[in-house]
Formats: sequence, C-alpha cells, structure tokens
Amino acid sequence: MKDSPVDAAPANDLQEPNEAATKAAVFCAAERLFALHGFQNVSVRDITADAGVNLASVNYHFGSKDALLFEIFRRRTAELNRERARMLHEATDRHQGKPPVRDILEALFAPPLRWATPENDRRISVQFIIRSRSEGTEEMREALTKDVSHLARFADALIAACPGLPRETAYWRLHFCLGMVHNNRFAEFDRLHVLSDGATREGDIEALLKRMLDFAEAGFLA
Amino acid sequence: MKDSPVDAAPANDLQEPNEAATKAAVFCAAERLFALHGFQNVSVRDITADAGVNLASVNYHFGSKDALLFEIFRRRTAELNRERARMLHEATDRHQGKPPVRDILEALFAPPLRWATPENDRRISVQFIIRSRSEGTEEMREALTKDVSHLARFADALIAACPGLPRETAYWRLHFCLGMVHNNRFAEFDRLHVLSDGATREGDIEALLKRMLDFAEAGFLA
DNA sequence: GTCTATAGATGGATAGAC
DNA sequence: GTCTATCCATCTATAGAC
Repeated sequence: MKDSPVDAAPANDLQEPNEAATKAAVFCAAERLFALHGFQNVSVRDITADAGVNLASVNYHFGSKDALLFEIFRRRTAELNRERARMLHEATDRHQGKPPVRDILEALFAPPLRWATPENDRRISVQFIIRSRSEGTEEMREALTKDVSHLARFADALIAACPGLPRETAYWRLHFCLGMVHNNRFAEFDRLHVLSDGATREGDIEALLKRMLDFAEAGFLA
Repeated sequence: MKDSPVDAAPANDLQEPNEAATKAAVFCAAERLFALHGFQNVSVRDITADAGVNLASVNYHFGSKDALLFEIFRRRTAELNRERARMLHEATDRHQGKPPVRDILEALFAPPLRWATPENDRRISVQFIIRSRSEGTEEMREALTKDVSHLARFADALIAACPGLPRETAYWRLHFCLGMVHNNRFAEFDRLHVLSDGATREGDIEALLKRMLDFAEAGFLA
C-alpha cells in the first residue's frame, strides 16, 4: 500500500540486532490480523507493516507465510490442549479417578473461555484457533483431524462418567459441546447482542462458563 | 442487471441462446466449489472451468465474483429461513400458539439437517451457508448480523415456552443451539468419525436430529 | 540480520471479435 | 450472449546490497 521509494533511509549506522523481538513482533501481528480479518485476507505486507518490520522478515524467520501461520497454530493449540489436560487431570485427582460430567466439561470449556477474558492477551488467540478450524490450510486441517488423542481422553472420561450411556451417544454429545465452544466468535457474539437488544454481555466470562456448563451438563445427562 | 431489450434480435442463427442454463451452471459450480474449498481458495477461473463455460460468464451474469457469492448466499439463506419459519408456524398452530421447546428446536434444527441428507442436492448448500458465516465477505457478515428478525421469532417462542427462564438465559441457550448446528461441517464430522473409531455415522440424519433435540431440549429445560 | 527492489505467478475484470 | 486475449493489480518469495 504505502510506498516511499525516494528517500528510503538515512545512514543506518546503528542496526537493531534484536532478532527475537522481530520474530515475536511478526508472530503477534500475524496472529492478531488473521484472527480479526481471516487468513486469506491478510497479506505478508499487512503483517510486516503492522509489526513495523521489513517485508522479508516473514520468509527469513519462518520460511513462508503458510509456515508462519502453521507455527502460530501449533503453539496455540498445544497451549490450549495442555491447559485442558491439566484441568482434566486435576478433576480426575479430585474425584478418585472418576470425575463427574460437569468437572470434565469444565476442563473442556474453561481454558478457551478464560483466555477470552476482555483484558487477556490471549483473547485473540482463541479467535485465531476457532478461525483455523474452518479457514486453515490443508496442513492445519489434517493436523486437526488426525490428532484426536487429546480429545480421546475427554471422551473416555465422559463415557466413564455416564455408565448407562452408549459410547456412540457420548461421542455425539461431546461433538455438540465442541460446537458450543467453536461458536464463541466475535461475529456471533455481536449477532447475539443485536438479537437480545443488549441483554447478553459476553464480557462476564465466568457467568458465561456457568451458563455453558448448565446447558451442556443437562444435555449430557438427558 | 438484465437489459437487452433495445438493440434487439439480430438473426440469432448459430448462437446458443441458453442464457439461463449458463447462469445456473455458474451458480451451482460456484456454490459447490466454495462449500468444498472455501471462498478465497476458489477463483473465477476454477468456477468457469468447472461449469464448462467461458471465463467472462461470471462478470457478465453476476457483475463480479463477490456479487455472485452474495447472490448464492442470499438465495440459500432465504430458503432456509423460509423453511424454518414454516415449521415454526406449523408447530405454533399445532399447539394453540404455545409450542413446547422441543417443537421450536425441531423447527430450528430440522431444515438444515434434512438438507444434509446424503442423497440431497441441497447437502452442499448447508456447507456453503455454514462457511459463509466465518469466511464470507463484509457484506455477508453485515447481513447476518443485522437481519435477526428471523431468529427473533424463535427467541420469542422459546421465551414464551419457558415462563420461569430469564430472557437473557433464553438468548444464550439459543446461541448454544445455533453453535450445535454450525458445527455440522464435513471436516468436523470427519474428525468425530476418527475420534469415535467409526462409531458415529452422520448419514442417519433423523437419528442425528433426535440426538440434537434430546441434548438441546434437556439443556434448555435445565 | 535487515532492507530494497524485483522476479514470478495468479487472479479479477474487460475490450472487442463474432 | 459467448468467447478469447489481455490488462492491471496484488501477492509470495527471493536475490543481492549494506
């Protein structure tokens, strides 16, 4: 967009050797812009301009635009999965190896919701992850489809917590719960806000978590 | 858009006058390719090649790529909303103006699910609509956010069906139900299939509808 | 390591023949 | 109305100066 071809730079006598800072700036700018505007709608130029670094930085530090986005994706999903696994582990310990449905669902819901707290830096990461589910590259979608080991632990826990429930039904209900989580996008919140004429405030994350747990727990025990 | 009345009718001896067929072919090819591969990943060249028409057809018949996709979006969402409204109306008639939660939710869930029946032509339309929620143009998203009149009727019906429930809670639970619907994408079905080791078959739509209703009804009445 | 300049590829749109 | 050929904008990636 902006081009200042003529007088580029005065004598660049003191260079900024801060490689890590440049890489981090690119990483954060890319995550934010992609989360806000979509993967295909953000160019490498947009990212480097926003980060205040030169155009070649993306390729130098990450190899390519796709590789950059895949690295963001891998890091964020790994963090999310780790936090969910930790909470599930704690719930298992609290209940002698057999946590109830509500505690399992809390381990599934709470991490992405707590990240979404208004003042939280990771708020944007949640939107990035949700977006990559539908807009990601083939590589991302393949990783999502194949790496279900993390979800399998939740499925196993839910099946154990619902002895009378057919396995198949438990899987479907887990699928429904994930749908509830993935629908927490900015655009959907906005739409709900319009529909309810302002009665729904997504800023109160703990209240939203309780609402989701009430709904999903009842659905699971139906 | 259409104006060719004036300089009418040179001898149309050799030409293919099948305007409607060309336009329909473009429409269907675009809908299918976008539903399968995403909006930004499909070029006008892909669409016209798939439809077997020439490259200029899209601009001639629809004005632009964006206008074409917006027209698909408008037609399909209108059809879906009409079908949902009809079912809600029928449920209201059946129950003297006060349909129960399950019947309201069935009017919300059944149309997109029945479209998704394997042999149904509209199967692809559902995927298109779901995708346009997150990948659509600014114009589409604005239309989605602002046109909530169709959803308002569902919200009103649900509020009436749950006298003790705070309005705010009803709106949130409707939001959760919509999340369940929007999660019915091919990629998510595939993931669930892997997770459950083949135990979940999304082909049986009526069974899936019953599962969704069981879950959502219990959640709504919690 | 950082930056500029540019190569190389692609895609949306359109002019003009028929 | 249909089609080909082409224009022009934009993007990713990279070569090479410093």
